Amino acid sequence: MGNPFIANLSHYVKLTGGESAALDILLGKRVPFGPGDELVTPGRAGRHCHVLLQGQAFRHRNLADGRRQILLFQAPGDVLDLQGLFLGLDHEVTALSRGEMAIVPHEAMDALLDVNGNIARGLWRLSLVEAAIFREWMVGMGRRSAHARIAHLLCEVFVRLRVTGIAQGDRCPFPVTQTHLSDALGLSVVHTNRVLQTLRADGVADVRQGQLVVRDWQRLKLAGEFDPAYLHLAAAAA
Amino acid sequence: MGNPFIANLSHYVKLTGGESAALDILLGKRVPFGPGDELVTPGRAGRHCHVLLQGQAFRHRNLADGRRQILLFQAPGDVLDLQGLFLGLDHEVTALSRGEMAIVPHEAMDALLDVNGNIARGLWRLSLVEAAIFREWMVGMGRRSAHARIAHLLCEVFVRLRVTGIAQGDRCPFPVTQTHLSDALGLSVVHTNRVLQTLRADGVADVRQGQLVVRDWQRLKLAGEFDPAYLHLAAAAA
DNA sequence: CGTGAACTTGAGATTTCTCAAGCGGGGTGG
DNA sequence: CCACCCCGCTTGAGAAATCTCAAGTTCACG
Repeated sequence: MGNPFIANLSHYVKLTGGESAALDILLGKRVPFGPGDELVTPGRAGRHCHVLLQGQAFRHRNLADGRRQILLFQAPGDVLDLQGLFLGLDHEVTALSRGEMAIVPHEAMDALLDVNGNIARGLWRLSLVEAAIFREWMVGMGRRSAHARIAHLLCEVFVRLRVTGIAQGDRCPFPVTQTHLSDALGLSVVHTNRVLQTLRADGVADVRQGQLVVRDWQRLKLAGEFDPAYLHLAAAAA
Repeated sequence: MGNPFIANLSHYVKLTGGESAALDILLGKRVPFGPGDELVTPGRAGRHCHVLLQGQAFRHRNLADGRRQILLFQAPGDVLDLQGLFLGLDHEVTALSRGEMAIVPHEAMDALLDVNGNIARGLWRLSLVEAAIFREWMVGMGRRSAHARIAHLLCEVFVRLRVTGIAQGDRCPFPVTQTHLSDALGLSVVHTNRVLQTLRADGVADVRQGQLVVRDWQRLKLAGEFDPAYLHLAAAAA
């Protein structure tokens, strides 16, 4: 198991040995972090991209009065702030677990993108997949019940973590509190708790002690109207 | 007033005269359309990008049982399916009004992007801004009341249409039904109707007969917690 | 005029929220 | 080593936002 970022990118574009090597060098500078650490903030972002290599994190926006919307859960291999390369960040990233990330200066990134259109396209695709996930969440928050929304999120998390090789059998680490889940889904903690209990009682899925256990994948998919197409995991084949 | 696509792209990257000319040629093939026309569908998308030049449209996903989620309202100058260049579409685009769009073969697009990194970056930025809008809608649907959500949407539409030069004074064409609005915001038509009435009665804003009238911009912004930063309209300056 | 789509209104039903309180486990200071 | 405390989980119950159903109205258009 090599560099998870390279593995991730490889889902969306074919990389040569030389390109992988270049990316490995690009991700040379690495720093460890712990749960709750703010990995990226609009202010402190500076001129760097951050690539998650180990552990989990989440992107979120905080509103003035304490409300929070979680926008995405991040898995190893994800770039946390690709947007920052071109636009300036409008949200932040916080760690869920211990882990490690690489810090890449924008100049180095830029230089590589300039000479290598293949990698540039891969990263562009990465940002398009991210947008596809946002759209799917919009559908959920706009048009799905709390029950379906939660089931859908659990499906997504499980599939994405399985792809990174983090899942083991029917379970994967998912170190979130019920508060995280409610802020991701636009629900209150109380209601999230109650829905999770029904999923648990029905033997469908169980989120507990930082771990997601999928007890009945078929029923979970059904409950969440989950169709993994939007994750575009087969795009590299195209 | 030249090509609205070039004007749009210019917000995000500086274009030379030669580049503008190349883009103008790229958008050579144009077709008219009428309200309700399906401009882009996953099936019929083929190997083309579609660029809106005149009129308005909306991106949406339809669920099995008739539920619909509108993902974005499109203004002249927008690329309707940039994603299709790299990933395959997972939603469709329908026209709101009469108008005109350009149809660009993927090969021509690809060829231009290969030789011109500046335009490639501009388009990449365009897709990042789109993602930023998605995130903002997520925040709205997850954490804002129906009242704030509607106000926020009206702010966004007004600002974006004003940038394209379509707005006139305090009003702009916005040919949507209340059903469109509810499907964009994740509300029922009845509730949308009632909230619109309060905005109207309070002299804040008025959506009627295909037109949005902003009667009190300050209060509308306030009601929607609207901060246009996420539209990144000043990015070209960077 | 006739018609259909869009808008509006009323009223009861649901979902989801808020407030409030109790429980439980892990971490820490004494 | 134990008691305490905090955070996260759970439960109960009333409140609020929003939905659904159903019917009436308006308006543009043929």
